[in-house]
Amino acid sequence: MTDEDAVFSALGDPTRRRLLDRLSSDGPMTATELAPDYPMSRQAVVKHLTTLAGAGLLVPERQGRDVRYRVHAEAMSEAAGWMADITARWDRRLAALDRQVRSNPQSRLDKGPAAG
Amino acid sequence: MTDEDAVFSALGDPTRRRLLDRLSSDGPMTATELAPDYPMSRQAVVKHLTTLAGAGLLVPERQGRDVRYRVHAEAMSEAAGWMADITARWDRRLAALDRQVRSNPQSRLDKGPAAG
DNA sequence: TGGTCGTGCAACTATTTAGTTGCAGATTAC
DNA sequence: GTAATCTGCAACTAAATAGTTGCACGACCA
Repeated sequence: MTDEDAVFSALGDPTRRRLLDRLSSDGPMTATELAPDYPMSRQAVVKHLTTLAGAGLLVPERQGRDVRYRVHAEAMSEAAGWMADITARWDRRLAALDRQVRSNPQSRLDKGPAAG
Repeated sequence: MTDEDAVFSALGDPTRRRLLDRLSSDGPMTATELAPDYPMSRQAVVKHLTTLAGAGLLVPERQGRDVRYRVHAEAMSEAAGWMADITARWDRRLAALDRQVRSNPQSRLDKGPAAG
């Protein structure tokens, strides 16, 4: 399923965006491996990874006593789809707005229903 | 300039995404006009609008005693650009990951440096 | 079997954030 | 001029979040 709110909220934190970037470029890693590169404890990193996993963006994979977090391709694609969608919607609306302003430059300065 | 952190953080809140959607579809509005449609006070809405404006996504425009918040096309395009960028990056990495997994299906289950 | 290492749980603190209310000051309308 | 209406500031509360530490349990290795 992957819930839009959870995804955008997860993406709202800069540390989590960095983590996601890292894992999508370097492949699956454990919290213990990641932690030294961040100015926080392993547990703090674990919490961020758990949040990302909760949003469906990562999948924890157990290997013996280790747990590697892997980017979840499907969820990432879905999230990317939302972003593209939102972007397109903005573009359309902005284009419409632009046309509107060009064709009637005064309209935005109107103060009332043309009281004449 | 418009700072990426501020934008993603602003987008992290569902109320703010709704506000942005609304303003980009219905055009500029005041906090007082918007507030009745949200389960919160005018002041709470003002705070959200201020946050969005702080991220550069909205521009407040004074008209007499009213202040209408207008979607800031340029900043929105820039943000859309980031999103498209991130999306593309994910896509590339995910594609690479996919290729890797297909060409060497065992690799992710390997537990050591290929002792065999 | 005992030592080492990694994960996971829990309790706790501090900061940020979402929300509230009350009120002052400016502007418009009558 | 006065009343109504809107913004903007400030103080405050409550809840969520980012971070910490300590410890127990399970897995690996010698």
